[in-house]
Amino acid sequence: MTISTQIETGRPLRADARRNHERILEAAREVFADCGVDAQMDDIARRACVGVGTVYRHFPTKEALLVELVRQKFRVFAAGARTALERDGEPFEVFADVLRRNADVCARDAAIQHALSGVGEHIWAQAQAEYEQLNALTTELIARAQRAGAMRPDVLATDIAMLMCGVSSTMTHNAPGFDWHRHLELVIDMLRAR
Amino acid sequence: MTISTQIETGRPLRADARRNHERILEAAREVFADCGVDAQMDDIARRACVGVGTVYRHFPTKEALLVELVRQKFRVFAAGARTALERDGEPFEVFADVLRRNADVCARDAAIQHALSGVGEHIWAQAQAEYEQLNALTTELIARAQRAGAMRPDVLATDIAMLMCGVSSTMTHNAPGFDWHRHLELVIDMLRAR
DNA sequence: GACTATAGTGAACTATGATTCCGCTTGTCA
DNA sequence: TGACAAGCGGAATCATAGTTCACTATAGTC
Repeated sequence: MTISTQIETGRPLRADARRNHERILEAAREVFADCGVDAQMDDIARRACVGVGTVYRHFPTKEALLVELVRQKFRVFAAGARTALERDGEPFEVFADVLRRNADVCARDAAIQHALSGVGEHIWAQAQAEYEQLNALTTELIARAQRAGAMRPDVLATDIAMLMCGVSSTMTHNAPGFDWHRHLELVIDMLRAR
Repeated sequence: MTISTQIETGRPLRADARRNHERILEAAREVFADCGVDAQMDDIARRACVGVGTVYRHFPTKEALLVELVRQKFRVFAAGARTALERDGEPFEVFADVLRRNADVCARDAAIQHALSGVGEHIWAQAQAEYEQLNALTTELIARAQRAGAMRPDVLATDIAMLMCGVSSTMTHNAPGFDWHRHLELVIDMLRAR
């Protein structure tokens, strides 16, 4: 029985288990960032100073671990969007800042890059709930900017998601002249109302 | 010694070898399209009605096979761009049609999708020459549209490449509401001069 | 301090799929 | 048509990396 199943049954985790759970997630983030998504479970275990068995006690498969990381990241994005909605300021600029911040996060996280690049569909699929939450918030941010007349009226939240998939997928291959910072600014500007 | 090395030495291929070379590429295209890039070499061999050994005689590794497919596709794109440059008509529309046509090709080719999604960097890297050729032609197409005042003046060829990476990467994951046709039209429209 | 359920360990197991290799077949050419 | 180099076939091999499991350690509790 993995610990995640146990969490669902409600029994509280032992202190060391709670500590390791965090440690493993943290290690996974780091290792994936360094070696990409096909980093090995053994590496993650080593980095977390834990046996592989322990990793498997907490996450039944490598994919489950990846999914958890992606979920967390979507939650981070959602939190950023919520903060932005509370802030006042020119709605389009607020929105643009959210995009910039999210792109920066993606640049440092191979797990999310993998989910966004077409290859990780099934992972994305398992983060549905979090994605939809994020999508709702994005819709709201967009609506504001559109109401203010600052954003093209035909942009949907899915367009933003798809554009970010693109930006993120160009981060990993460094073909000559590929500068995602510059490209992102172009994309942002293209979203402005004419 | 693989046949590709032999081609380099100049000796002509035996008739059956020439036939099989084509057959294998064709089969690879089909199998990759059906099963994605992690289709198996055995499957490709079977589809080509050939032993695995033969596949390996023609392409030393699976990656080499993938690279060849990507190269070919870049050449197809380049050919399309050349035709477009000869056509007369409103330059922006000519350009937009090239994008639409290329996107359609991508939608049916897992190898190119893989290369474009960040995961296949190294494959992309081995198709440098073809990519650069394509890039030069894209630059010319863009320049025309910009001279005609129909396209944003700050768009570079790499932006187009990056946008297409994005569109292509969204083709594979079918998250709810992801409609790449619609999205592509938005992207095209965003490229118009204001 | 003893007891026990919970958690951790890592060597061994397994599955998968790429690649090799060698005996056999076939195109080519004199 | 015979010789032989070029090609082919596919079972066997190898490598990789995810996953398991029998055993040990330890947090929590009385």
